[in-house]
This record gives sequence, C-alpha cells and structure tokens, in this order.
Amino acid sequence: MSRIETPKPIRGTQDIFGAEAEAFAHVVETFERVRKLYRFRRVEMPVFEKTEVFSRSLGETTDVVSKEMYSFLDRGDESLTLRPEFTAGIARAYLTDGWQQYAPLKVATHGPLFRYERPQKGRYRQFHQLDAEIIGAAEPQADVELLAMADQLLKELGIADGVTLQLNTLGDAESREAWRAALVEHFRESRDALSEDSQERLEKNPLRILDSKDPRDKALVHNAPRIDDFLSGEAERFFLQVTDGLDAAGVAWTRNAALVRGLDYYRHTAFEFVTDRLGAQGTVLGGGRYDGLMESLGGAPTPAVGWAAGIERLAMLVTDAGRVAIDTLDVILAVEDDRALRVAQQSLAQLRRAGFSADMIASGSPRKRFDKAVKADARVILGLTHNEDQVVRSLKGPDDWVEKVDAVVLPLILAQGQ
RNA sequence: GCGAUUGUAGCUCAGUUGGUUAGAGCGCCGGUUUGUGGUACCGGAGGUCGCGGGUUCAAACCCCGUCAAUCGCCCCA
Repeated sequence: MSRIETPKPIRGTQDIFGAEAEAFAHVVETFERVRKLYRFRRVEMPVFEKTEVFSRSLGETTDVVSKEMYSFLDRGDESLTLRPEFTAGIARAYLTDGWQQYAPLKVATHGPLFRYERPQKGRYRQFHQLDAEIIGAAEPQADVELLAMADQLLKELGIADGVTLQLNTLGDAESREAWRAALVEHFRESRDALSEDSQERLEKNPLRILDSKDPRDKALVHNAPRIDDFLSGEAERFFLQVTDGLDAAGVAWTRNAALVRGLDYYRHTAFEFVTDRLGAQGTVLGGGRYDGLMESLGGAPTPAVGWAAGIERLAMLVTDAGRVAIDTLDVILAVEDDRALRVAQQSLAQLRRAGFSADMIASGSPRKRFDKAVKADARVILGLTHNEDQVVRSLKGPDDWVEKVDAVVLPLILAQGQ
C-alpha cells in the first residue's frame, strides 16, 4: 500500500492565519478608508496579463524580466505572466479601456503579486500590495497628494514612528541622462576601488551603485556627482513645488540624494518610506513619477505618479506596534448536558441575530465543557445544563452584559416544552 | 543564483563521546476529584527523527546529496 504524500506548499507562498491575518485585514481596511478620503477610485485588475505588458514597460534586457517573473505559455501558446506589479497593468487598462476620458484619474487597488525571488524576511513569491496611482496629472500637486495619502495611511496604522519619508528627484529625461553619464565617469575613474558587485553595476545599472551596502562603495558614493548639479530649471522648479507642497501639508520628509530607480521611465520625484525595524527589507512604501511609462506601452505621452506598499511588511509593523485589537468574544455557551442542546442551539442563533458574537462548546466530555468555555475568554459564559426535566442556565460575567444576554436567553428557557 | 544557520509528536523544544523500546511541556481524547466552576490527579491517541544515499556490529547523532524554513547577499518593477 503506497502512502499518500501530502503536497507541500509552494516555496515563497504563505498561509496567513490568526493574528497575522487580522493584522493583514486591518491594513487593508485602513487603506480602503483613507483612499476614500482622498477620493481614489477603486479598481480591480486581472492577476495575469500578456507578458509584453510587463516586459515592454520594464525593458527587455533586465534581470527582472528574464529571471524574476512568473511567466508561462497558455494553451494558445501565448506567453502570459502573473503580475509582478500593479502599475503596468493599470497603465495598460488606461490605454485599452478608454480611461483617458477620466484624466486626471486617481485609482487605488490591492491584491496579490508574484515575483520569482528567494524568500526572506518580509519577501515572498506571492506577496500582497496596496497601490495608488494618479494618471494624467503632470502637476507636482499630484505628487504631494499621493504622498500626503501615504503619510496619513501610515499614521492611521499607528506605525509612523521610526518611519521616514525619503525623497529625491531624478529630474527630467535630460537631467537624468546627464547625471547618469557623470556618475559613470566618476566611478570609472576609481573602478578598481569599487566592490565586485558595483563593477558589474557600472555596466548594467550605474545608478544602483549609489545605494550599495558595501563600505568600499560608500566611500566613493560620498563624493559622487549629485543630481542637483544636473537639474534643468524646470526640473528644479518641479521638485521645489513638491517639497513646498509637502511642507504646507505637514508631511515630514528628508532628502536622500542617493535614492534612485532602476528603470528609465521614472522621472522627477522618487520616494520611499523607510523603517529601521525590518532588517534588510526596510522599505515600507515606495513609488515615484513615471512619465515615460505610457509610451513604452504604445500610448501617448502621459504623466503619472504612484506608489505601492507591501501589506505583509505593514502588517508586521502593525503587529509589533500592538495595534491590532483582537475582537473579544461576547458569549460562550457551555452545553453541560446534551439534553440542553436544543435550547443551546436556539440561544446561539438568537444571540447572533441580536448582534452578539457567540460560540458554543458542546462536544467532548460534558463535565469538561465549562472549563473549555472559561478558556475561550468571552465576556459572558452561558452554562446550560439539565435539572428536573428542565434546562437550567447560569450566567457569569459583568452585570450589564449578563443582563443583555439574559434578555435574549431567558425567553427561550421559559418557552421550553411549549 | 550565492552564503550562514536550522529541520525530532498538532505546537514549543530536550535527546550526553554513535549504544536497548526516541522523551517533556502545551494542545487533543477519555476517566477520577471538585460541583457554579479557570483545580488537581490518572490514563490514552499521536513520530517514515524533512527526504535519499553512505560509513558502522549499531545512526536522531558522523559523511554526501537533496528539499524546505529562517537570516543575509545579488536583485528589487
């Protein structure tokens, strides 16, 4: 006889349960509430798209596309990909569904995303994000509004302590290109002093040298060219308007001139809310302005800005901050004699209809049911037993609660047998 | 893709230099005690020691491989 192997969960997936699941739900509920305050419209997006939706927007050559996407062929031999981010799919919908008519369009969504990566703290292959985008707004006010919403979200979640908003500008396309060239030149001069990884980066992704963790690199980063020296007048003005707006809105921020985005479609504002409490995965919420994205999907040039935040990471912070209140159980029924079961079932149903949260213990040894009920940590323990042909109740708990519960239960006790 | 650490009961973990039948606490099930109570006691079920191979008279323990978890690196849309 061959034994049946229990299938194992897929690496990097998680089964979320208990306090973690409550924290998760709390994050999503808070996001939904805040998003409505800012009048972001809810959208639901497909979990998979044609692969080109992501590969076009990310750039064909990057590691991200070649190694880190969950792609597969469907029965029509078409390459599809589980969404690794929200932005590209939303941008696609903006173009294919005629959403241009709503511009400037503020949308928000949340759900699972998939990236083929090595799992580690706060990082999974199926993970979940909150997402907010403003499409078709070129004004710095859009950046400000988006950041103000993110700031309020973190505050309402109660995790703003120890989290800082780091802000940078990448300038417009020309500024960015000039800066990049200067960086390459700077690092090439001292190439041998760079870490091995960064010598690689010099060819593939020089901006990334700026946030290297290697001390050898940090020394060279210190006096590397700064974007500020390459900003066009317009780019400088744009950034100033963003920072002024944040100050006016009371959103605290710090400048991080080394904060970059790897992809070419990012322009102007880049930002991350960073915590020191999550090990290597310090970014809690991040985003930026991606004015170049729509064109890579064949659309007209369209300014846009957005952010995303990992729900798991937020939930971890919320849990650590002790912000999730576990709903206490109102009533626990202990059926201490099986002859009381019918009345117990009636009581349970009526209590729930009356708005009490209620559970029942009616299995196992009758004499141990009350002890189990005690451990349920309910406001009111309702014991039901049988005595002289009658179901008898006992109530234990604060007087006001006992009174309210008995108002529901007593009529059922009195009505038995009628 | 790379490195470090860890895999023993449903959970948290012991398990000595390799040595008889692998243990505890919690949880679960049953019984006794108490009898309007969160008590105590007794008993029971539950283990391919992650998986596969090797060394050995003998492996949970040593060696190799593999899978997974955790943390970090790379990457981070």
